[in-house]
Amino acid sequence: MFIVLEGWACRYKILPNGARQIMAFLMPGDACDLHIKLLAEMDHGIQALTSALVARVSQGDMQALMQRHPNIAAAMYSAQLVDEGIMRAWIVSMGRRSSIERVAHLICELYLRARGIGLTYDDEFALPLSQLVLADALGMTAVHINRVLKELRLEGAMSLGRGSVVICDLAKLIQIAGFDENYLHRRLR
Amino acid sequence: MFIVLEGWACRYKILPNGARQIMAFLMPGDACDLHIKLLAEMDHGIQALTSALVARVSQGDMQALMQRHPNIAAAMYSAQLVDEGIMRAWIVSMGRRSSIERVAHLICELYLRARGIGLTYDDEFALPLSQLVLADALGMTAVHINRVLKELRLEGAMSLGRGSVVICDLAKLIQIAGFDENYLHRRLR
DNA sequence: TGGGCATCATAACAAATGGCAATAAGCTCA
DNA sequence: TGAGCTTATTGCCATTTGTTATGATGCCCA
Repeated sequence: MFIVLEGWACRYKILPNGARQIMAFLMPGDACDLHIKLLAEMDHGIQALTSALVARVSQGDMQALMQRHPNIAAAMYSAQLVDEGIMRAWIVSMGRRSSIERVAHLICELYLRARGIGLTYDDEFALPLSQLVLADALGMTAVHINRVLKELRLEGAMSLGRGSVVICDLAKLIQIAGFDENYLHRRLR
Repeated sequence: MFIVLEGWACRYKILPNGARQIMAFLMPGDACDLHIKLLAEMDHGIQALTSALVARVSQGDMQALMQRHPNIAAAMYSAQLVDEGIMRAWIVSMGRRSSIERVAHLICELYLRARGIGLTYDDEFALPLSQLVLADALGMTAVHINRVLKELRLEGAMSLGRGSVVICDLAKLIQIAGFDENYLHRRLR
């Protein structure tokens, strides 16, 4: 089992036609591969998106830790629930939100997650992901996400540039996204 | 905690604009609401799609059962992994598959799951879901799914009518879908 | 320092999908 | 059985998004 300590990673799948879909972003504090051993075969990959620092915890150590400290076990379980909630939110985004709503929603999610781990400075946070990566996460093309980012900038909601996001008007961004923060189990403001 | 014994249900979310997105289908044998108590608030709903028979198991009974029978605990855990795999597959479908590929992929998934619980007859199985429901699961409109179903019928891959699906050419359906069965932990054929 | 890359930005056009409308078909219930 | 409803089917047009191409910008490293 692995835990990201610094940097960004993602879960992704490459389809037969070569397209990539990113299914999750992993930020510092996120764990992955809990289940690799149990899966007959892994149907997707995990990849670092920046240089990253990762901790490896053996299955045995993990189990011992969780038995000795029930609150750690509870935290792992809770993190698991949050991850599922995020996946469900992504399904909703992909299915029923327009491209601008999708982008806004993802930025809301990432901003909150970054804030939860102390990675924001006021209304700004580092987002070292290329537009291509964002496109592959949101099920759109790099060209189109560029159009959408321009629109969000012109509307004064947010702007992304040189590896960091500035949230210009959080309320507007939330409203565009139709963002409902409950699923992250964290509070906005 | 609830277990579906007969019929179909779904997890869904209604967005501010009134659109519905279905995030999962629940078939006989599927459990849900394991986590309702732990979530501050539920950010989505669960709904029966046909008349259904459901068993309720109290949290206490469940824990006792899982402690007494580790193989049941393992089965629950494994089912959980499959559910996550399905969610990831849905994200991939919504993000990077065309509408016809998405429909084919969902039908492959449902056919396999139905077969796993003995609900198929040869290459046919009951699918008592309206095209509107399928559309809300696949992130498309009912009109468009109708066009796609017609195309799949004309191609001789499958046909859906009167509440049941006939798989005319499984290999072709799998090929259209780009279906990779690993994630269900079951084998095709 | 400057060549070579990756990324970003934008335009013009093409394709996929949505929206609306009209009709047909099937189902439920009095 | 037939009225009234939901669901399915189809056509036409609008909109969103993808595709391809081109140039600009910035960055890394020889």
